[in-house]
Amino acid sequence: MKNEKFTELSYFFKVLAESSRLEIIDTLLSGEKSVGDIADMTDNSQSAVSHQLRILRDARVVKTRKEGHHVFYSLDDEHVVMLYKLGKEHLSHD
Amino acid sequence: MKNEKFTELSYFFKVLAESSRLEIIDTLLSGEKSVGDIADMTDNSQSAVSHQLRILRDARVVKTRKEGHHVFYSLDDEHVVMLYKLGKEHLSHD
DNA sequence: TGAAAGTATGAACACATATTCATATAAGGA
DNA sequence: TCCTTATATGAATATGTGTTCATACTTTCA
Repeated sequence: MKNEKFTELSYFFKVLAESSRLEIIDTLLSGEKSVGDIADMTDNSQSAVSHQLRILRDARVVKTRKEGHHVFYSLDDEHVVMLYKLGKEHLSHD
Repeated sequence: MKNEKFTELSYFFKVLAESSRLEIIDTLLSGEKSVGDIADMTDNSQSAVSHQLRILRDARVVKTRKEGHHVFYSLDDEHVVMLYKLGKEHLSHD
């Protein structure tokens, strides 16, 4: 394939390029949450949230911590927070 | 609709989330180029490039300047450059 | 061990979009 | 004005992916 050089980066941006995932990221800005909490707070099904969390986790956007039969998700690093904020900046400065 | 709050931001990231458009952005890091130049340098058809440039322009990622029957495209602002570089950083760290 | 709660996952459907192909528009030169 | 070059665009096809639904897995507690 031709665009191999950009495939990885494009995949990473794709991960950020979905409302449902941005909503999850936004929710996690205030700290770690369980899957059920995220589903409730974003008014999405548990299944849909779990599918999206897997994608976010594979892209190292979020990380997990297990406790009992809960799994807590949190943002993995500062890059994501900066990207999220830079994206919003770009939109606001018309 | 529910995720309205994140629709705009997700759309902006979608614009960055395609190999062909990242390749165009990469090409423009070294300065403005005509549509034909971009098509040649990226080995894509004129039509495909033009379609992608329209999307990039609508998202204010690139801007245009006309001269004769050439149209020169260049990056619109620094946010995009920073997003592009932050994205690459995220991939390389670990 | 059995039941319940929390989470993960596979398949299928619905929808969005990138590229191609053909053609249209715009501008410069003969 | 006619032709050529450069760019834009509409329609159609092909491909990727988010959500739902049903179900499996995992851990805790009785």
